[in-house]
Amino acid sequence: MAGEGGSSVTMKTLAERLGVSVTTISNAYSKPDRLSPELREQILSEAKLVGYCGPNAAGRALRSGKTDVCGFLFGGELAEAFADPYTVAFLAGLSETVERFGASVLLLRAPGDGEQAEEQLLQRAAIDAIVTCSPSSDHPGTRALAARGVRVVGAQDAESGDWVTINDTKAGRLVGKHLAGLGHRRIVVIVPGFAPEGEVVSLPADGSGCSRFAAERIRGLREKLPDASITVVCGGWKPKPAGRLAAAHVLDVQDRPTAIVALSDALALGVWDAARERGLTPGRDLSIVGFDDIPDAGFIGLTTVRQPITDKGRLAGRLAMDPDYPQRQITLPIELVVRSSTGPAPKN
Amino acid sequence: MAGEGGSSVTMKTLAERLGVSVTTISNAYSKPDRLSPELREQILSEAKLVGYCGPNAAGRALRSGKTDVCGFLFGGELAEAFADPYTVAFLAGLSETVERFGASVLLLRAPGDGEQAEEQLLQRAAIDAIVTCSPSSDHPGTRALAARGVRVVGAQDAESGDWVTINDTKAGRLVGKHLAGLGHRRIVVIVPGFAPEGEVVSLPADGSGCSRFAAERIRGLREKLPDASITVVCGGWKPKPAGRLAAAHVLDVQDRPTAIVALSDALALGVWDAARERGLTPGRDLSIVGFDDIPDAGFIGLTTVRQPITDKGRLAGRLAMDPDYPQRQITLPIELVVRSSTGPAPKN
DNA sequence: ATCGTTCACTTTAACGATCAACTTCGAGGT
DNA sequence: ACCTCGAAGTTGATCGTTAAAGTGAACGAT
Repeated sequence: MAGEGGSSVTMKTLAERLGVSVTTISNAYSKPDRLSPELREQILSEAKLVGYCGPNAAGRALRSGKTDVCGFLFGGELAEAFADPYTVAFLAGLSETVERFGASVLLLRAPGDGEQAEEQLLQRAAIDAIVTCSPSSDHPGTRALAARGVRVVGAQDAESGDWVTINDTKAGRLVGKHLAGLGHRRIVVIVPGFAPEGEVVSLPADGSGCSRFAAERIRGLREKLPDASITVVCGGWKPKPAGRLAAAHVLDVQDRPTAIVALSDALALGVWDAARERGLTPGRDLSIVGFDDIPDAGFIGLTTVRQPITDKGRLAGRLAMDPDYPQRQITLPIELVVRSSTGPAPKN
Repeated sequence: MAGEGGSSVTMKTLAERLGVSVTTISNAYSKPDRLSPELREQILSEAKLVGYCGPNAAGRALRSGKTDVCGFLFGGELAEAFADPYTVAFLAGLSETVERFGASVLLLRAPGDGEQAEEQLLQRAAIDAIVTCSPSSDHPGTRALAARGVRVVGAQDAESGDWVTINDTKAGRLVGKHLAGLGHRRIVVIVPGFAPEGEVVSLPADGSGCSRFAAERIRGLREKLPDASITVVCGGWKPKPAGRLAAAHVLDVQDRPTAIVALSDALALGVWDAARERGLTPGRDLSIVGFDDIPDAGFIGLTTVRQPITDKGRLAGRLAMDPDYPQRQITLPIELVVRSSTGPAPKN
């Protein structure tokens, strides 16, 4: 009937058929109280008849500057985002709120250095606001967005602007205190980050060279473990393999650590595998601690620092969609959940 | 420096500052070979200087009709999509491919009957293509999109157009044959679908009243179990609770079934819980079968019909982004994975 | 009778970019 | 000297919508 490929029924079509102005058609959709109910009804039924399905998004966005889309920025391939339970839980909360505000979520990838194509994709995104999940909200691409008038909400590592985070130093302290109490003195911290494929990189133990949140957790940890030997290593971005690789690297030496602190549960899962592969029982031969408290953590008995992940997503969505929400910088509560993966340091 | 809230540096700004035409600026971004490299360099550096960050998405989309966005349509609240491992795995594949085509994924919710607001959101979405995950691609909203020129790819229950699916009848047969061989004759099928909150609905055993894919699986099942008593029930959309509720309903009667077939692993997980709550050991006292083979299925030992979920997402993305891909209707291979959740029917 | 208002629309002018069709200029072939 | 051709730009129209300002009629208040 109507169109075949790309039908071009526009407001103009309707306006001509009904003998009214285009603005009136527009109002029928966007400002129903500006025209008589009868006319509006007539317009809507004519629309159905000719197969007009509402204002064109591009035209609307161009003129009004609103897109009803909230971006979600992830610092890696999107496929990885879905492989990470933390991110999935966050997205659940985010999309719930965004949906409630009558908007949709656009998944975007943060461009790495020199990734032209990705950079363009991010800059060209038609969005009203963006929530940055793993990369810092001080990322250069993000700055450009902010300059363009896009509201930016950081959900990790934000230094300025709007954010929803946890107190990472405190999180580190919780773990430090717990491990100190169990007598651990040889500790390895595994952080997410860049490492050449298949290699493990050692980093300064003061947390420099790590992302901000990592540095703060390490700081908190060291505060409560002043006389412990703490090493920081990194096995890459992809959490589970990175955790496994890094753990393998530090477990296959003479003075192996008595505890491994992985900066996310997803990393810790990889550590877990590495431990089991070596016949080490978590909690007895090797203590393992994670962060986040993803569902699997409870399942396998991983000691971790819980944060309300889905709530974080919900709040981030709120800040993104509602410019009038009063509290623009939110710190969420955290809590140490002790399970079977930690125990007294084995004597050697 | 440049703008404060919504800076308005456009191509025109650049054109005037450099004394060239707007089209040339446009070409510098979209068609680099249409101008001299030197001029292009000059334009890009001036852009950086004044804080111009690439063509505005809305303007571009309006004029060219391209958005570089692929929609993902889910038939329920998006938060639920993230709670369902099947959907998450599918999204991982989808976004991987879409990303490779230089586009992004927009998460959309399929409007239910009479959901005005949602309907508008879907119709107004600025997308080039859309992949329909749980709702049928014959959904009314989807038809409207197709009329607008949006490429539609069905990833379940598609009857026409482009799709990527499995052979659901065959899937049903695989399960039917397996259960027949184990001597099961009293079987309950749990389907996803609408049920009043907290209630369990009985449906015709021929699969009518179910979604298409469910009807076909039931058909295949019955084919291999001609003399069995098969009952079909539904406990709602939210998989795990629905499975638990429906299973509870059919397990608390005198002649309880010896096998429960849940049409997704997520549903089966709920059945599992219901069984354990009643002291029934899956595989001994009650056989449980799922579909999909999500990661947790392997973990707990659920017998299921495996389908390559992530590949399905990848292919759906391919069809959505590449109109020239020759094969437009793809049936993926499936395979019965027998684990410990099924066993011989207990004699009674 | 006059004024101010409200109602229900219309008119005009963008929003930012891209496309199709031209121009200009110099190089190369015959 | 004449014609063709490609490279490198330009011009003008247009995509579909909405904001802002304007029109004319009806109505109540003064």
